[in-house]
Amino acid sequence: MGAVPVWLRERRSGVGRPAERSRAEVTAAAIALADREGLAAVSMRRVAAELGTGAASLYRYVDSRDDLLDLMTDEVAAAYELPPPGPWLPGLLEVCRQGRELMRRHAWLPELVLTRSALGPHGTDLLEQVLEILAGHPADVGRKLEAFAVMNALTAALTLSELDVGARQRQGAYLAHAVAAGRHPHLTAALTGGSPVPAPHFEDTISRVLVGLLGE
Amino acid sequence: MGAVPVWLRERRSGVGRPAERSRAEVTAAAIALADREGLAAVSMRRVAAELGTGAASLYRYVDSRDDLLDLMTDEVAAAYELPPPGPWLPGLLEVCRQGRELMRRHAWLPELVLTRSALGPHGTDLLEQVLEILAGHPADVGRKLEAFAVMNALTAALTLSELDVGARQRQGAYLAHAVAAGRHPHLTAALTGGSPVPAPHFEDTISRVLVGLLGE
DNA sequence: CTCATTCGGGAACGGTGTTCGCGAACACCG
DNA sequence: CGGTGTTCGCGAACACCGTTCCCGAATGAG
Repeated sequence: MGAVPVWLRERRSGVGRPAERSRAEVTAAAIALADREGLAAVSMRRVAAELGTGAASLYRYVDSRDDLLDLMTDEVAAAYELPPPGPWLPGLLEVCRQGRELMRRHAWLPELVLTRSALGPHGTDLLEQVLEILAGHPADVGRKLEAFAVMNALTAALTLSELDVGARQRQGAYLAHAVAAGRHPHLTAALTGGSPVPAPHFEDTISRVLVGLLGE
Repeated sequence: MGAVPVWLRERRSGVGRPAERSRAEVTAAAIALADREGLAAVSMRRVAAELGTGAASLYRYVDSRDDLLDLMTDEVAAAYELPPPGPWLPGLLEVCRQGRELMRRHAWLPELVLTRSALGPHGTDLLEQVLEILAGHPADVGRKLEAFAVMNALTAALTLSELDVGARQRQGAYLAHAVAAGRHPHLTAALTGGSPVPAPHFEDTISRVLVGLLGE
């Protein structure tokens, strides 16, 4: 054990006292809690309380908190409704659009996707679909797998900065200070040039990146 | 306060007992500790012990642990040695190449860059340089700023997965299982097709993404 | 009914970030 | 020199945290 992911350490069954809950129930409770109060609130004690049980009991279903986080991520990935076959670019864009939607619905997701890229059953299904969308594409396997990774990471990173208004405010505060200090001419020109900075749209950005990666 | 970043909450001075340490010293101790034992080891108590002092003392230099993490990130960004003026693509590639090198030297950096994108003085200098490199480029300001964000996020994400061998192993273990189960034809074809999957190189990937984003 | 086996979970261990408050150390002022 | 205002250092405490131990309870099999 150690190099073996959560999903392979399934519950054996048969003899003994039957469990009162399931891994899915624990995962759902954790997701509900994270949706309501953020990732930081997902502690073993809080999740257990959500289920009306004790913290130690959770370790019957999960080896560690990190395992639970992986389960949460993969569980959400079950909600992808994959697009019908068609040209690859619109197909991948739709996947990204849905990913962004999932992350907006679960504001804790981007952080998990970025810091622990764990492929569970649903994540694997998604990868399979992406490979199917790219089936006719001439790029080699390595590049396709990389496109998948870049898609996910970029969607998460862009959605995260989109959601984290606190960070944007602090950033703005410091940039304003830097401009006022006067030692950053290009930055000053960029930030004071006429209208408020036009923000590129998510789909446009992802689209350009994908085209750059996989060709027209 | 709250929307005001660490760097603007500078130490006022003059009267009173002089401080025995400096913010820079605290930051350096935290970086040394993180380099040696990882980000998880950077607790207020451990950093304080590194300096031979008590945990509570650190709060004279920093408002919270998160502030300290931001200081660490920005401090490392001081090490960029910016390329001489020239065509924009090689210039940006050099910036990314150096970013990757910094992240390999400080394995805790990618996580911080991905989850808390805080621009401090050195990060702002870097942004200024990137804007200078792009000074002659016809793209509008929004797209240039976005290119900066994408560059950073992608460099961090790629370097992180490069460094995190544990995750790659677990991933491999589960993918092997999925292939064995037989319900993922494209995935199976991709993973069993001839030689080991050819991994695209970092600079090539970043280059394609930048060209997609900013044009040839 | 016995028994191996599993589950539930209170209690405890060794951590964590942060706050409180007090004594000490200094710069300035009279 | 003696206050005095102000800051610094930091032990102690608070409210948590993840995880492990261990024992009693529950169960299905024989």
